[in-house]
Amino acid sequence: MQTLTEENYLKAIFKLAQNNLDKISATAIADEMEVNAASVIDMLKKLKEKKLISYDKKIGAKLAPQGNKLAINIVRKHRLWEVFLFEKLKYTWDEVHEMAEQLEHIKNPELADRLDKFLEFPQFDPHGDPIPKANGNIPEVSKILLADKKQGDTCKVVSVKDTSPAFLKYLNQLSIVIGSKIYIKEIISFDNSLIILIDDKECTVSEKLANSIFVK
Amino acid sequence: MQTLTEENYLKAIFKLAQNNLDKISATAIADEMEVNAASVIDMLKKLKEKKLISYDKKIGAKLAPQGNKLAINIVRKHRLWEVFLFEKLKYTWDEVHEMAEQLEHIKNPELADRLDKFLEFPQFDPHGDPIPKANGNIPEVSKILLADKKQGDTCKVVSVKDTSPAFLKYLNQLSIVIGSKIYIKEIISFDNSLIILIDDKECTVSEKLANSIFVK
DNA sequence: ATTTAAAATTAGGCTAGTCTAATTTTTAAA
DNA sequence: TTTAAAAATTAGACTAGCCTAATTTTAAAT
Ligand SMILES: [Mn+2]
Ligand SMILES: [Mn+2]
Ligand SMILES: [Mn+2]
Ligand SMILES: [Mn+2]
Repeated sequence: MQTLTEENYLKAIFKLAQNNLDKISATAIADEMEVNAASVIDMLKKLKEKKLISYDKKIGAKLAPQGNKLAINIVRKHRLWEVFLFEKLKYTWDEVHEMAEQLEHIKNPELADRLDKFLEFPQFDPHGDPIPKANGNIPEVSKILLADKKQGDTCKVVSVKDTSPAFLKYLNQLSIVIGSKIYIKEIISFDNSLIILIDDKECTVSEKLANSIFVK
Repeated sequence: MQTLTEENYLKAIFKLAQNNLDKISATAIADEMEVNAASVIDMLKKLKEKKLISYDKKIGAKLAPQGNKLAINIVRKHRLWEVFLFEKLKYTWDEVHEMAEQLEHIKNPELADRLDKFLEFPQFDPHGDPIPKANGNIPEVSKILLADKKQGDTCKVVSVKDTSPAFLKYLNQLSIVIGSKIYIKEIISFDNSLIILIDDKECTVSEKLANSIFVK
């Protein structure tokens, strides 16, 4: 049985692994989890001891099969709970992440599957992230950023890269939601800000914002 | 903000207070929480420091207004989550308590009210315990035990005193559920065991069982 | 090949919550 | 009232996770 903290480390390593970096270093984990690198080293030893990861300073941290399975289940629960909070309890997409951070640690072997069934097997969470299947498969999703698109392109918002309330509330303000149609009217070469039409309503957004939205 | 552990102590004190004992001693709390009395003394100091309780060895522990409010909210969340698990996720009544022990600590100011609304304002949890209202009021329920009834009496199961899986599974086996009609055919004077009709089906149960079921 | 910077690691210390093993009160019984 | 049991408390120690402040190792840049 893992502690809540161990689960959070596994999840962080899993998340970093998605970015296909050449290695997952202790400092990268420290940065992701907002803890000190010394704390990370301690925990990496512990997780290695439990055979949930491998770790070597040259190679970095890697999830072992058991650790990977655990991490995927945590992500699955996190995203299912987010759907629950959003769909059933009517929280907004900027409110659900914080609670899901707590709910993902609720222990019960059947919980994920029961929630999944109750929610009628949702494919994506409120931020557009794919929900791992019971067998561990994770549907592929677009990794194209709005910032990768060119002037004149039209695309559709599929997910957000950042789930901070500050960012999501700004998107609310701009009426950008999952599924919004975006037409790129102009890219300002000075600072790469974009003049776009969001479902036909014009507005200007920064390059930073365009780097935080995935589209297809 | 309280830690999960502090919340569990407040809840234990709240629970003991329901039994109208003359005082809530450190040992009673230790017994309820299955920890050592030395640990309890440490925590009582801390909770007193935070003005959540009063404590004096002669008078015992008492919830201060703020501590009482917190305790009721935890109980409210516990019971609402039990309803959710039972009604929506189709867990059995012997499975819900353990998960609710975890879920009751999920932090969000609106959570209890949103769950309450989603569940359509249930009055009782799957064990027949009353769910505190948003304002803190707790509906009164029968405190009459099956063991208090006499030969020839007919009554109805309103709640169970014990939520251990072992007990609840035994009740499943006997087909005793909340609402079951029980007729007391005979009380054996030798050991106070009871021959009863449960919704017209005859069986024999121990005094211990009769002391664990509330009826009206 | 040096020098410098970043990353990894170790050492030591802190808090929360737990324990065991005394010790001191308090209460109850003889 | 003396004695014995129960309850309360203190002292000291342990673990998990975290930190800061070195120190060591590795990688990069001159
Ligand atoms: Mn999230
Ligand atoms: Mn999400
Ligand atoms: Mn319960
Ligand atoms: Mn209950």
